[in-house]
Amino acid sequence: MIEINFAKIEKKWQGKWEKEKIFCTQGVPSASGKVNDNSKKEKYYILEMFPYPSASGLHMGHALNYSIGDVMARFKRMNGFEVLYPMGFDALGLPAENAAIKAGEHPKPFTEKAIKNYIRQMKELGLSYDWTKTLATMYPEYYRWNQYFFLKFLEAGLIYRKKASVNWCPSCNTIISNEQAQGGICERCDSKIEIRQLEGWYLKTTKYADELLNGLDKLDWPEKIKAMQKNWIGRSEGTEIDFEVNGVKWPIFTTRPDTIFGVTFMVVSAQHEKLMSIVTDEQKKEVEEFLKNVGSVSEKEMAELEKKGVLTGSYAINPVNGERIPIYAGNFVVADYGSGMVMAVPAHDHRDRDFVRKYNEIKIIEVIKPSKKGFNLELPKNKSFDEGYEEFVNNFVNGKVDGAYTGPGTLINSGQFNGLDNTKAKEKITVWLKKQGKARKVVNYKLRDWGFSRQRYWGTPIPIIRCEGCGLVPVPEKDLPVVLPEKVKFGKGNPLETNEGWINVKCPKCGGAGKRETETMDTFFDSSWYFLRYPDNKNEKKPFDIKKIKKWLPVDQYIGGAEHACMHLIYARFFTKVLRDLKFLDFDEPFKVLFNQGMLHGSDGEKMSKSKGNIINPDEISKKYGMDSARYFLLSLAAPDKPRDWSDKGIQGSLRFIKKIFSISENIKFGKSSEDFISKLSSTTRDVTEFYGNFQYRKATIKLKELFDFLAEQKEVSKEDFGISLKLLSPICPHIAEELWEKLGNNDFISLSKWPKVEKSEKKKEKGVDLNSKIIEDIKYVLEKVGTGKVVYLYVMPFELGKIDTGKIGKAIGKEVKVFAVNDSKKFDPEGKAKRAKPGKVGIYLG
RNA sequence: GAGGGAAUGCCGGAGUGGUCAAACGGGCUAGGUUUAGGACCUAGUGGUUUUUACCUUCGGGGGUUCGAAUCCUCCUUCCCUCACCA
Repeated sequence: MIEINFAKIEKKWQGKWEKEKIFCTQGVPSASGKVNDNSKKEKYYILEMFPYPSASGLHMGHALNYSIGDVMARFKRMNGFEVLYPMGFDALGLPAENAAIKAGEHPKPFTEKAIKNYIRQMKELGLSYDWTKTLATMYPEYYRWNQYFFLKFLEAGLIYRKKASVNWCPSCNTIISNEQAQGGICERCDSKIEIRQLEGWYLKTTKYADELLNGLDKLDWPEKIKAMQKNWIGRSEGTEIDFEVNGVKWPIFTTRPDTIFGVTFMVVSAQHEKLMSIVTDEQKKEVEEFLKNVGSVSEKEMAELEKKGVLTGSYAINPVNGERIPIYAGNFVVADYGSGMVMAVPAHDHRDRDFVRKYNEIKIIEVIKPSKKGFNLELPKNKSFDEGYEEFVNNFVNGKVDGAYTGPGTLINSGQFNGLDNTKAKEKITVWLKKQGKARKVVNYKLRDWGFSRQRYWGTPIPIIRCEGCGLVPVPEKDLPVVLPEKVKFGKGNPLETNEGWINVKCPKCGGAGKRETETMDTFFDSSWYFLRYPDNKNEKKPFDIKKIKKWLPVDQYIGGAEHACMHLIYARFFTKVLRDLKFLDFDEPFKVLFNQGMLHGSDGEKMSKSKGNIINPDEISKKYGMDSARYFLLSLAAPDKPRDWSDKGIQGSLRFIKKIFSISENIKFGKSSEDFISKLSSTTRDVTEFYGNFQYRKATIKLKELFDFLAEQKEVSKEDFGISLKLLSPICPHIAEELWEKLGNNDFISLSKWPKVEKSEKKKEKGVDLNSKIIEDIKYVLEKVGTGKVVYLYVMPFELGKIDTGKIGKAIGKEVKVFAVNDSKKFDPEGKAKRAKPGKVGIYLG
């Protein structure tokens, strides 16, 4: 049995690739002085979402992700494209800061070590990145442009400050993320979280909500991701109705203006900034007590909470009938959606009804009589629909049903609108109120403005100086970058506040004493434009040169996980649109095509994670089986967009396959290929080319397997054809393909060789000739069994109709022959013999 | 609650109107080879059997069609994402 020294082969080729700079775009000289001439090629920009460099290094899941992109990059390169395939690191961020502190190190060297390790591992995976184009967000050379864009956005009025609710830990004296504040308890010190209103920096993402939504239609993205973004942006059309609260107008957003006569109470969000202003003195104590127990600001937490509320003591006036409606403060209303207060209709909304069950002093008014059509509740099973329906409606309008009806119906108890269909009533009531100036049609979005400031150290400093006289003063462009100071103390609060020397600066406006903003940017700011930086990653004058952007952008193929559907992918689209409006770019969508890879699970079928101990380390796998076996195995497991389980046994099969290829190359006689092999090779080339092109790698591995199995049976094969077979294999198994390519006597790189030509369809040999003689045989058989008839009726597949030669058949059997297509409605077929017909076999009736 | 996806042998999964169900891999069984193990090679792996054949089967029910794993419809189960957005 062959023993292959994978480590040696892999090292050899990885070294050669790097030395000769063969994966670099135009203009990068290699060790031997050669420069790739790509000047006449079409560009192809392929990109994987850049990783956050974790100290534990890459695991097999990363290997899968990057192999998916690498295969495409290699395939495109061989197909004559100038490929830009870069890799960088999302180096800043909370996880790195926390991990470093835990390890007792400063985040900078800590992250640098991790990056170094990532790069080593990526090279060992055989990934064909252009390392001359790399970047890491932790260096001022990169993040100064975050600051630059911040200033530009600020100038354009897209950045502002506002107060928002945050989780505050009184003992740690800092803001806590939702993840760390589960159950309203601080993860670090177990003290109770308070909700505080704090000011922060916001980007007006909502300004682009409509465009972000509409732009989705143009994108070649998985439908799933588009749907997720659509939900996230969450456009909903409704009516804004003014209720009077303490003599002040308070607009309320609703999608159900048709139920306005059924409003029996209002609920204002417990997190609403104006809440205390409407709380009466008698209720103050109770509300304060209530607020203490609301828990965290996490919406997930909110969703799990029991609906609770407390009276504020204030009343709202219903504009349609002047009724006084009590206002509650509730834990289930979202503060920054609509106006933070909702009108509650317990008869026709589940949430409102749930609330009422606990506070039974609230009355319920039914204002919609359910209609039969579209009735959306379950009726008793032992009754007919009509009976059950009658009974339900009777009970419902009389207030005897404990539940909300949310389906369609006609209005009752609604003044002059009684008897109207409720969908029509929405419009009519809105118009009626609009005439009185009390309502208007509005569009609301779930998408919020993006709060991007963090009270953390390991991020881009926000370039602002606070001056007592001048207020918030932007750092002038010429003073950028504001470099993150290295000397800080980690522990309580924001580390940046511990470096006095850094904080105290002169105000750029008045020259007086100023202090630096100590908040840093969310790392999603970094990742919102990094794809624009790769093509011009060393530019010290500008974030990027427009000529290079014009050549390379937008990204032709973006690859990454579905977990980024709502955050990163929306922010990146938002940035692109803003930069377009600020005349930095002339396109408005960054990623034309998006591919979501599936997740790699451990052999236990669970998500790979340290705590489960099911992480597969590529270093070990490479040692045992060779990187190419691993790549082949990962890609052969399932379609790339489906999840798959790692299996130690499974990879053995791939190793066997690789060994087989080696043994073929050693044992086969080079000479002339057989006809069969030439035909097999050409059909494989056709299929594999198609499969690589649309990410159906799994199918490509199957075809390759068939090809080499077939090759193993051949007595001899031409060197050229063996070379072609290797080319087809090379995107998945680049190292061994290079090795065997060289053994074949080539002295160039298979990675840069031309992709084999696809022969146009050599369809299977025509069967038409055989069909007629087969029919004759069948007819003779039937004649013998059944007896005689004057006319022979044949029923054939529609697509075979043209192949039937009635003259020839008639002559052979000496009878009249009539042919019908099996789907011919006018055919003569008294015994249903058409059913007997199959492709290649006719139905026969003797009449 | 909303949206998306899925259900095929022992397992992972091909097949998305006919000529073709179960490719390809794993596992298992038998045989060969081997000092042994591993590796490798061959055959088998829904049922019947007269084995170049016939039947059964693609989560369940109904439908469209000459013909359905494939299209439509209802149901069941599972996975993912978002989730009290008024």
